[in-house]
Amino acid sequence: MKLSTKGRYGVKAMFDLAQHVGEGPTSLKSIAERQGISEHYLEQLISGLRKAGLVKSIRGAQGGYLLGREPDKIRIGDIIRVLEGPIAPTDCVSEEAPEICSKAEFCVTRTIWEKVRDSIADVLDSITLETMLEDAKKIESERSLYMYYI
Amino acid sequence: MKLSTKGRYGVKAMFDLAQHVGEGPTSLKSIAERQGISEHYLEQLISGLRKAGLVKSIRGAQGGYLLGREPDKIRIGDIIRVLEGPIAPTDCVSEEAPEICSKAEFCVTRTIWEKVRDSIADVLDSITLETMLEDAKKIESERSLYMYYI
DNA sequence: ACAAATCCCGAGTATTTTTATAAGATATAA
DNA sequence: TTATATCTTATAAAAATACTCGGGATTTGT
Repeated sequence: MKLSTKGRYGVKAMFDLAQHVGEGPTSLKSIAERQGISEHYLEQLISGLRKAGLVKSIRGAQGGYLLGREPDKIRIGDIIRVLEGPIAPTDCVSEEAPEICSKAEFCVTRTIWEKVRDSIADVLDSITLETMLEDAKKIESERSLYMYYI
Repeated sequence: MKLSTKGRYGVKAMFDLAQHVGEGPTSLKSIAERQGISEHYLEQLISGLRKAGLVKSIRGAQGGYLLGREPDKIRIGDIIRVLEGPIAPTDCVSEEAPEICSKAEFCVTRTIWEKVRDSIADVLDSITLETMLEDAKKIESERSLYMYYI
């Protein structure tokens, strides 16, 4: 039940882009450096995000990447689904094209995995990049408040 | 974000044992046959469950396995934790011994994984083998009702 | 006492997934 | 035209997964 680095790196990279909205294209290299991720590896991940329309690319010198839409229109679930595939604790309850199982109607374990799937999807779809930006702002202000009292 | 066969097979096997509570020990072979799992592989999984006290074993001819406690005292989360390890979408938010990360206090992605972890744990800890037995009974009665009207 | 049934344990292996690395092609700004 | 980027495809090491196998220990029934 672990997320792979694809999902984790992908969310980090998308959040990085969100933090630079309005500053023109951000190069992969700078994202990779800030987030501590292999640039070549990130390249593969962002390729999928681009095909899914979550980011836009601008080629050539001074090029880079931009968010495909406003931060409040990009849910973490959207990112995870592109990079890790449909949310599915088991194949038989995959969000898309669940593996057909002849015992599905009687299967009691199946209903458990459905609940797990839905609870994960609910969390991931309730958080957007905008939410993350707000959280980051909150943490930052709390932090400076804390520093003030020391 | 997939459960491995360990978790899935383990829950199946435990549910099978729950369905035979009060009938004396159930052999691994019969569980494996009913659930369509390799016997040797299941042996490895149940060994862990035994060490965790979730099942008791009786050796020798006519031996087999029994639930370690009442079905309503065994949560699906207990089974999953034994077979798949602590619930943790990422190492940095593992239920036990989370990997230390210097950026933890400022990390916004981390709070996402915490929410995911908690939502999974909530679901898995809210369902017991007893719950599953009740669900199975319900499905069975609905099924016979349906058959009646055909 | 013995055979059959059953649990117990450790080692070995094939497959798949993960996590990259690398080389070179293509596009664009300056 | 050169430097800076993205884009594409291929390769591969490392780790995890999902078994498989062989033999030993324990108990029951004959």
